[in-house]
Amino acid sequence: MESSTTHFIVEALTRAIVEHRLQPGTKLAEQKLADHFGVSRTLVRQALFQLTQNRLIRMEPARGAFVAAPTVEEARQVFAVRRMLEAEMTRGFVREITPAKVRALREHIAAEKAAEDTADRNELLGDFHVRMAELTGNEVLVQILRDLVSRSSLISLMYQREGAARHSQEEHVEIVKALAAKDEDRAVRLMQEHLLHVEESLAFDRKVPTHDIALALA
Amino acid sequence: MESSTTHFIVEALTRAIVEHRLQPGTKLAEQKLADHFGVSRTLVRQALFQLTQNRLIRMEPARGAFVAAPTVEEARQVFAVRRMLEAEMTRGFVREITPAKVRALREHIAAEKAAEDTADRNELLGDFHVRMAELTGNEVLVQILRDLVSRSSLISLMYQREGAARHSQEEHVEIVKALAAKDEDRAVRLMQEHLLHVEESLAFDRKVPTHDIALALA
DNA sequence: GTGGACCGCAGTGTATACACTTTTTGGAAT
DNA sequence: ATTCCAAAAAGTGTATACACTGCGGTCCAC
Repeated sequence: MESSTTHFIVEALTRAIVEHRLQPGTKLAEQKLADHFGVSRTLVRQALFQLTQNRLIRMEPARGAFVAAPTVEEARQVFAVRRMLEAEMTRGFVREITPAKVRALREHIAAEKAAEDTADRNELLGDFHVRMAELTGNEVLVQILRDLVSRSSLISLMYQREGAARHSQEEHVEIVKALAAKDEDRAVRLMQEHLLHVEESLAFDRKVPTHDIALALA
Repeated sequence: MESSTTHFIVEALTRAIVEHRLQPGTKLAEQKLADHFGVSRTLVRQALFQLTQNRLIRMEPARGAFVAAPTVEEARQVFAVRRMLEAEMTRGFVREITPAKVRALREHIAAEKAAEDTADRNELLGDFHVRMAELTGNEVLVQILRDLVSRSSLISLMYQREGAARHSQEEHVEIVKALAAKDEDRAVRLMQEHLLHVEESLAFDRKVPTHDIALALA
């Protein structure tokens, strides 16, 4: 490795899942993917295994791979970890802030605003958090956060109420303001509240189609 | 999947690496591993790919797999993330503490003490942190922390000074005391300081054999 | 003796083959 | 029409085959 063919397949599937072109529960048949990408099952399987690791898909013995359908419990845990991690990330961010970093975040926010009513919007809202991690220069953090944000995206698809998280964008603006003002405590608090709001905007009580039903509908 | 054969190989290799029976830089030839485990290269490769994901090994195109040799930079980043994550984990731990949890941690500490001069000692010291995560009941957190602790173990092997981290065990005791007293701020501070001490006990300036040199010596 | 091209070996990268399991389908009995 | 069973189809799990790359050694030129 790193056979970049496998990497390509992983990226393609990740995007498809995160951008909701593949619904939770959808079966990912190896041969079909292999045909689609023009490779053998070998490479597809490698890609699927990688996706299993960051929980974007689930594999059942002898049954195959399915786009993950996070449970309520798992969803809560993902957000709990994000709050832990991102609160402290925000604190560290303020402590080593530079004008260039603020500028980068403002640019991202502008992109978010520009994508207001497009399909990319949700993806960009998640990327804001990854972008912050990238600006800290901590690759380990970036990697972890990228996975968590991807999973959050799946969670949103399953549980998000219509029109909820509409305020995410505004909250990003407020957070960046606090960062720019080097108001550490406020920035941290805003970030925590922001993540809480996102979690609260989820309808965990909603009847989610079971795995098999979702499959049947596909 | 989850072909438990692959899982077995992953576990075996992980233990071997974390317990330092396999040195950083060691080449992991696929056929040799396959012979050793009595399976085909297919399963070995699956296992190696998984280990690549949590950075315990590194794979170079057409050259093979090697036990990872974290750089100084990577080491610092791993500890930075651990401080972020574990500080907040500790805070959450205090808020939902129960006598049973305290007991579990005390038992772990007893095990640490019992293994004072054995080879298992370092492993147990790392497990303390994973154990705490497990007691929070957040599986997502457990998974992430397990990976970070594993990587820390590799880092220790490469950079730890002799006799350093001798105080880890005592610091664990102090942390548990603060937890039991529900002294949130103190517990968090102790945990942060503890992780800082561990990082400081590393000799980052030490001349570490480069990857290839280590290979040559093996 | 030293440097460089060439050849062979060992090992990785991908595809394919085959065994086994699950799912689907078709039909017979009720 | 419905249920049940069997057989075929489809799909996964593992092993093997084969092509290709990188490395080491040998031989030759100088």
